[in-house]
Amino acid sequence: MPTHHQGNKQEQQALNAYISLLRCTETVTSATCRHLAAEKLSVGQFGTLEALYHLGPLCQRDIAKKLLKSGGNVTTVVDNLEKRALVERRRMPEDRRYYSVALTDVGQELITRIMPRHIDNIATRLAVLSPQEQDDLRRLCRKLGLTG
Amino acid sequence: MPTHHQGNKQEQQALNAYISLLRCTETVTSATCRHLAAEKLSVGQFGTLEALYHLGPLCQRDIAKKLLKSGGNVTTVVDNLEKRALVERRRMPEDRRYYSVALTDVGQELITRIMPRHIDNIATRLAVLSPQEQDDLRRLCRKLGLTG
DNA sequence: CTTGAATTGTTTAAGTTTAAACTATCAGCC
DNA sequence: GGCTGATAGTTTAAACTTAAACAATTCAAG
Repeated sequence: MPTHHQGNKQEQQALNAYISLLRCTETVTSATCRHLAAEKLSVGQFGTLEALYHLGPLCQRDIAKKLLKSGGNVTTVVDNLEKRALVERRRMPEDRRYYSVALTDVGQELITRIMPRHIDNIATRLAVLSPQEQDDLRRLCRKLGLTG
Repeated sequence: MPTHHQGNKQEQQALNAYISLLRCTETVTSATCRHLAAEKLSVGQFGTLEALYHLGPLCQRDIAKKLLKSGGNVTTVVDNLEKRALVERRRMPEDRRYYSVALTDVGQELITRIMPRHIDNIATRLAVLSPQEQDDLRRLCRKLGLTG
């Protein structure tokens, strides 16, 4: 529902796009991540496991950059994953400021088991759009999302 | 950066669109809402003031629906706004389960003062896209975001 | 060597968010 | 009237998030 009155035509158009973008993301993430509750995983925890799965061991700073979250948050997330033995920290001897955070076997097993469902959720949801539309959406979001 | 290996072509395409969408929204909201900190307003508080500004007095349930947040959250948000005398609750005599939540004069003044900056932030950010692209983005997000 | 700046990660305090249990109110039905 | 179910809002506990202050480590310049 477009908001009313204030602003010129150009602002109105930008607002409409903005509102649609936010609501869409909220709806889609809510739908695609709902299944994580069954594994007692928060979105941040899942994102961390996923990053380690795809990229291999990372230091916390790189995890934070990847998830767009604060360093303190990553400390908490990794703490909680470590308590469940899904990841482990290893001090890097060559630079003892770093931890290398890596999946354990249990963590590997968990993320391997969950990923298909997650990807399927996303693919099913995105299938509302044609392949061409998916590419269009990707292009527009990348253009709009460039940091600055 | 596209993730690698798992999944067929179609899943890969959906994933790419999904990741771009999420990162874009994160980047854009972070940029457009940064100015709210100066007024000590959270995004939820601002969203509530904005909804009341555009739509007039609402009950908490309608605010929750509009913001896509839980009812308990709206109670907290309205509590905090009420403490600052930016909104006020009025019991509806015709159905005493409802509160009508409305902007006070102070709240009206605040949101009126802040909105131009907020809209300008959005318009400036969205100006990275051409008018046609903004409409395309809106259309795609609306199509993708339909609840289900 | 040593001083100091920069970087990594931790802690703390405060605020946000949710789900679930709870109270209050309403509407329909006997 | 009194019961029943539905709805609006509140409360509580737990989890998540952040900014800011902090400690540990590295590295470069003197």
